[in-house]
Amino acid sequence: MNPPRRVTLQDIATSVGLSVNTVSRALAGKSAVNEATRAMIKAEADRLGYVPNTMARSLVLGQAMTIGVVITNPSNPFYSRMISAVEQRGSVLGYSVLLVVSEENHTNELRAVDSMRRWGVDGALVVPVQPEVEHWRRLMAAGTEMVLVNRDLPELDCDLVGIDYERSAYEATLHLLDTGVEQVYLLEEDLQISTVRARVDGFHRALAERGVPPESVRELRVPTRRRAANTLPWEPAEAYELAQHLAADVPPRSGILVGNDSFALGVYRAFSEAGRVIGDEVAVVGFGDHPFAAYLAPGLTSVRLPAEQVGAAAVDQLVARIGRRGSAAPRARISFPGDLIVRGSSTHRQPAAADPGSS
Amino acid sequence: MNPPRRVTLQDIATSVGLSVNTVSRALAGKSAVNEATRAMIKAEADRLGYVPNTMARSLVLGQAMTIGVVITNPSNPFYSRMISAVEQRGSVLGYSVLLVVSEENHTNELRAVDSMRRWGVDGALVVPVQPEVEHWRRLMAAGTEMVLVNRDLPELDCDLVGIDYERSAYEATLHLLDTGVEQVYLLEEDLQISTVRARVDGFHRALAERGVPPESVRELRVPTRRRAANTLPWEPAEAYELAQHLAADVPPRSGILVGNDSFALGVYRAFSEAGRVIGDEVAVVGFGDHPFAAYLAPGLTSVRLPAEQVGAAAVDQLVARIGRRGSAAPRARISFPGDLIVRGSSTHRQPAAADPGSS
DNA sequence: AAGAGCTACATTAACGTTAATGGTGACGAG
DNA sequence: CTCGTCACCATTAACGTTAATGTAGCTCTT
Repeated sequence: MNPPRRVTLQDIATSVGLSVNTVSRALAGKSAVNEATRAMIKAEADRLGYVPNTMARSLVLGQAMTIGVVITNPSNPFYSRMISAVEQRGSVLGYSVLLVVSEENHTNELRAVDSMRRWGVDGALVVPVQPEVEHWRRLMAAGTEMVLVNRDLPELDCDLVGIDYERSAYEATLHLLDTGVEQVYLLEEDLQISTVRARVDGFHRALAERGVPPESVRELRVPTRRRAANTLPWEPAEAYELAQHLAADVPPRSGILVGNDSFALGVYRAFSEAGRVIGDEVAVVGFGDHPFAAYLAPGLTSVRLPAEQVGAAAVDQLVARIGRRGSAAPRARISFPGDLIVRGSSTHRQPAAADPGSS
Repeated sequence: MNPPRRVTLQDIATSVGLSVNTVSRALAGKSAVNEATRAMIKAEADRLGYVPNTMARSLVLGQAMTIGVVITNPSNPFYSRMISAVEQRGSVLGYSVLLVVSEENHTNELRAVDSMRRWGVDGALVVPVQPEVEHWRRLMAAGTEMVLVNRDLPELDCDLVGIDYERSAYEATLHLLDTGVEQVYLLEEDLQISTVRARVDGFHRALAERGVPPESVRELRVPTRRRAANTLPWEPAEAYELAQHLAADVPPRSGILVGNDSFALGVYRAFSEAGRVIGDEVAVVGFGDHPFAAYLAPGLTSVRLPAEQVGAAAVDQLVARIGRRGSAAPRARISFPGDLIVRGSSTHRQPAAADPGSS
C-alpha cells in the first residue's frame, strides 16, 4: 500500500548486471556504450518504468532546467495568454515553469524572489510591480538571469520584452482624432508603471502633432483601490463610477482613449445608462482587444496585443541569456507593435459594423 | 563576471569553524545546538547571503515540496482565478507550483504527466481533457497524489474538487422558467466532460419538475473547432454563428441557458444584429459570471462560480492526501455551489436593472 | 611480440542537503 | 573515584544523478 519506490538507475544497473554509470550513459545517448548493450538497457528501463529524477540531475549539473514566472494577475487576459505561450515555448526548449502570482503585491514579489533563489531557477520572467527594484537586484546578483516582461524597470539593468505602447497609443489617438472628435479624454490606470507612462506619452505625441489645444484634452486616472483580496486589479467598477460623471459632462463629438478594455466596459455601461450612444456621439478606443471587445454593442475598437509573441520571445531571450551566462551582454529591449482593430465604437455617425473585427 | 557560486552550508561551516551538520541543525531550528552557537551561525548565514538549496533538500527528504498544476487554458477566467488561489494557498503551506498548460490537448497532457514524474512532485492538481485516463493512472501508480479539479473522470479513483453544476443548472433553469418563458433553449459546449453532463442533467431535472413538454425544449451544442493554436477554447465566435440562426427562429418569450458566458457574448451580438431585444422578448442566463457579465447591456444573468474557493480547497485536499500517503482513504468529492446573479438579461418586460448585480 | 591506441565498461567523486550514528567533555550520583 | 548521563558537536552515509578517471581486453602497428 505504501507508495512504490521510484525506479532509479541503480535498479536498472542491478537488473542488467552493469554499473550505474554505464546505464546513465546508455540512456543519455552518449558514446562508449555498445549498441546492443544500449538497446538492452533501454528495454529494461522501459520495462521497469524508469523516469529520470530531475532533481538529482539538476543538482549535479548545476542547472535547474526551470524558469520562474512572476506574474501580477493571470486574470488579465494579456497575462493569461502570455503564460500559455511561455509554458509552451519553455517546454519546447526543455524548461519547466515555476509560477508565482504577485497579485500586484510587493510582499508576494519578495516571496517570489525567495522561491526563485531556493529553487535555483536558471532564469526568471518577471512582470514587476513598480517601483522597488532592490529585490530584483538581489536575484540577479545571485546569478539568476532575468527578463522583464511587458513592464519596464528603468532603474534595473535588465532585458525587456514587451509592447510598443507609445506607438500604439499614438496611433490609437490619431485614429480617434481622425473620426472627427473635438474633445479628447484619456482614462488610464493609476499605477506607476512603464506601460501607463508609454501610453500617455503616445497620447501626447499624437495630440501635439495634430495641434489639439490643451482645453480640448482631459486626462483621468481610474483609482485602483482594491476591494477584496482576489479581485481583478483593473475592475470595470472603478472605471464605471468615474465614467458616470463623464457621461453627464462630456459634450458630443468626444473621444475617449481607455488604458485597457476592462475600463471600457465601465464606460459602456455608464454611457448606456445615461442614454448616450457610443460610436455615434462618443468614440471609445481601448487596449488589449479582450475577448469581449468584438461582441459589445457597438464593437469596441481596441489595440490587439500579441501576448503569445511576447511570451515566446521572452522565453527565447531568457534562454539565450542563460546560454551565455556571465557574459555581460548589453541590455536588450524587444518590443512588439500593437494592432488597432477598428470597430463600431469609433466609427462616428455610422451604424455598428457587422463584422466582428479584422485588422 | 562569472555567476557567483551559490553559498552552501559548507561555506558557512568553514567560515565559523564548525561541521556542516551542525550548521544544518542550527538553521533548521533543531535541538542539540547551543543557542549562542546557533545565533552565531545564523548571523554568518545572513552575512554570506545563504539560501537553502531546495533541490538538494528535496532529494534527500524524498519530497519535492511541489505540486503540479495541469490546467487546460488559463484564459478561461475560472481557471485563471483558480490558479491564483492555488498558488497563494500552496505557498502558505510551503508548496511551490509547477505549471503545465494542456490547451485541451491530449499530447500536452502526456507531456504534463511526464513532467510531473520527472520532477517527482508530491501531488498534482488536474483539470483533465476527457476522456482518456490511462496516463493519469500511470501518474497515480507512480505514487503521485492527485486531485481532479472542476472536471471529473468517473473512471478514475481520484478526489474531485469542483462545482455543483447540476444544482446550479437546475436553479438557473428554474429561474428562467419563472420569468415566464415558454420556449427553452440550451447552448452547451460540445465536449465530453463531466461539467457539461452535469449542467445538462440539472437542466433536465428542472424541466421535468415543471412539466415542460419536449416540444418546448431545444438543446444545441456549440462546435468547438479550434481556429488557431492559441485561441480561446470556447470562442464566442462559434456561439455567434449558431445564435444567428437562432435569432431568426426563436419565438418571443424564449429563454436560453448557455454553458458559459463567452457563448452569451455571441448570443448577445447575434440577437442585437437581428434587432431582437435580450431581457425583453428573450431571456439569457450564463455560467461563470465573467467580469464583463455585469457590464453588458442588459446585464447578463449568470451563475457565479467560487473559483478561489475551489482552488484553495483543492490544494488543501491534495496536501491532506500527501500527508497520509499510502493510506487508501476513500475518494472524496467536494463541490461548491454556484450563485445565480440575476441581471437584466433574464428580467422579462422590464428595463435593464441599474445595479451591477448582487447575490 | 611489445607498445600504442581503441572500445567498453567499472570505479570514484561530486552536487548540497539531512539523518543516523559516534565521540568528547562536564557534571552529578554512588 | 568511577560510572552514567547529558549537552554539544563531528563523522559518516545517503538521496539519484553525471563527470572524471581507471582498467581490462582487443586490434593495429612495426
